Amino acid sequence: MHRYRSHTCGALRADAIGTEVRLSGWCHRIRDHGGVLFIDLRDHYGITQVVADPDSPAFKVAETLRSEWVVRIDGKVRRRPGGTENPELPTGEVEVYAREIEVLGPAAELPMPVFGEQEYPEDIRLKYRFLDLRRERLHRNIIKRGAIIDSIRWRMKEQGFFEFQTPILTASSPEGARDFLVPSRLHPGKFYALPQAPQQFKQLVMISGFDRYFQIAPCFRDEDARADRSPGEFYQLDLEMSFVTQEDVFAAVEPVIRGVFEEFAEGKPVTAKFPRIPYAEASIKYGTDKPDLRNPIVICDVSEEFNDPSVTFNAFKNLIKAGGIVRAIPAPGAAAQPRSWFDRLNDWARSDMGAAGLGYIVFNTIERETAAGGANTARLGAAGPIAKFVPDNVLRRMAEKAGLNSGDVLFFSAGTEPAAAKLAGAARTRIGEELNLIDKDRFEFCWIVDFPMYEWNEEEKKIDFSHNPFSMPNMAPDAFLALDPADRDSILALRAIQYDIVCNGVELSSGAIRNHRPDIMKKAFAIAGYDEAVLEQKFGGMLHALSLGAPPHGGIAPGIDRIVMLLCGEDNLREVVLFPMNQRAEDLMMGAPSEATSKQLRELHIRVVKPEQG
RNA sequence: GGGGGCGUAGCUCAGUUGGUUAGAGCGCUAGCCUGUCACGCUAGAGGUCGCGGGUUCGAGCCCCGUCGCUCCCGCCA
Repeated sequence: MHRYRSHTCGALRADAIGTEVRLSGWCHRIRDHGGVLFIDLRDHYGITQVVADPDSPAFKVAETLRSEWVVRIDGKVRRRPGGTENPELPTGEVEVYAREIEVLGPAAELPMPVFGEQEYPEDIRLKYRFLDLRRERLHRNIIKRGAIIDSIRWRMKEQGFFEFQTPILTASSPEGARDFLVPSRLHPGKFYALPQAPQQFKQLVMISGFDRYFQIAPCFRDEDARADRSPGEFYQLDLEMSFVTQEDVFAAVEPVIRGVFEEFAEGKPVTAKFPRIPYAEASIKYGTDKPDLRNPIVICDVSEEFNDPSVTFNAFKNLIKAGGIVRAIPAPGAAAQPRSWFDRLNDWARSDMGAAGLGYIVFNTIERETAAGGANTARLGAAGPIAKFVPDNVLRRMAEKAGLNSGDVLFFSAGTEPAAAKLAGAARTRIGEELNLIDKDRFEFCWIVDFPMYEWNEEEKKIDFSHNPFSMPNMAPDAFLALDPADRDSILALRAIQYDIVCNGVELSSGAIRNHRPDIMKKAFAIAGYDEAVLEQKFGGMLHALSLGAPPHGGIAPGIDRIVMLLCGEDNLREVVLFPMNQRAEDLMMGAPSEATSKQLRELHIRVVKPEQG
């Protein structure tokens, strides 16, 4: 018999009754009835009930066992007595009557029990991650993560992609985030950077003629964490294709993503064909470039309506005169909400969003009647602090624009375009949640397309790249090369061939058709105010490669951790990462980061200068 | 860098208007219990109320500061 086990703790069924078996695992739960003692023995595969009574030679040892001790148990499989079967367990028909117990690894008192569904503070969970990982939910998430990555791999390979491994120790890349630096021993004063993404490498793979690249790629960024943004490191499904248009990338990626989601969504519906929403449209309708399409609320612009001469609401009129806008957020059925609900939303807008407020009009009745002549008339009953400043005909226009029904409420977000859109987007999310309009049990995807190539940096009064500087501008090359850098309007109106995949309000990935022409690249950087020397110094190698026969190419890089997070139904990446860091980018279990020894620092030619206290 | 929330037993939490000796459940220790599967029953141990200062006759509770965790903004595909 094997030293540790003949079966796993999830293996035994009725057909094993009568056989001698050997199991090893953790004492999940022990129930001592004095005369008879039950041990739920747990391993990766499941739980099997072990029984010992005073007739068993193992009884004495069994009485000393405690939670989470690791033991080996020899015994005979027997059918549980009638009426004591446990239908909750796959092994619930049988039990093992213990003949011999060997303690393989005793456990001290646990800082955090493994058994049960109790929640624990993050720092304790992270410090004792190995205990947390024994628990069912995290254990299942990590296994699911592996299965998802397997599925992604075969789906990619099936589409003719090859997996490559790119360097971890490399040079700084142009993603725009802060780099993690690694000091060089051989080159005093010089540093490697960990890749923020294998962006340049995958483009070089295309220039090398490999045609279809992918990698489950570790990426490193020294930026502050969020619930959906791991500190330090994360994984991307990084992919790149040669001789492709945006359509080709969509056609390659969408089936992989949809397929993976359908495979692991446990029956929840997945968008059949991802709709494409231009960036500008998403900004108006959803107030964000990562809309949650499970939320049925659609924002509309009502600047024109509020600017109507018959409207006397000057707070908005003045804003519009100063170049601002007004967005309307419909809240279906919200007329039934108490006054305090509206006040709370208004308080939220003021305190959390730093807005002047969230005005609203309650549309109590909107009755459309077809008059004898065939013309539509409608009776309106509107209420709320703003209603009296807006005449009926304008109210009617707003109601129609926003698609309102009787009993709906229209909230208003006013201000500069970005601020008003952002508040409207946040209000849309909040109202959708409060009114319970969001069906959590589905995966709603979309592509966001037509991102602006540049944006105006108000602080520095200059034009910046708005996203990835390596994207191809969506303009005929000759026209682009002829652009006047001073023609700010044309430049800010320019789109890049760049796209995002969004699912349930989570940005899953972003990609682009790359700029593979050095002349266009130089022009693109010149528009953003980089002279050729800077470009040459920072991306000289890349430029050179592009000048020696580069195929048109493009790709995308969906975030693995976020995909797994969505499919596990979690709202924090830590629940799907094996050994995550805390929000301050510390590994509480391993004690990272830690100080280096003076010998290490000497070898690296590094002197540490700590920030002054206070 | 900024804002919000939280911090009381190993863990999850309660703690009234500032008032005697700070409680419960789980866990732990001991005892009892022969069919449980969140077993049950009895008893016990376990506390610098995050830390420091202040107000007060008296502070877990009020004030100031500080530290830690977390969520968000900034930042970041």
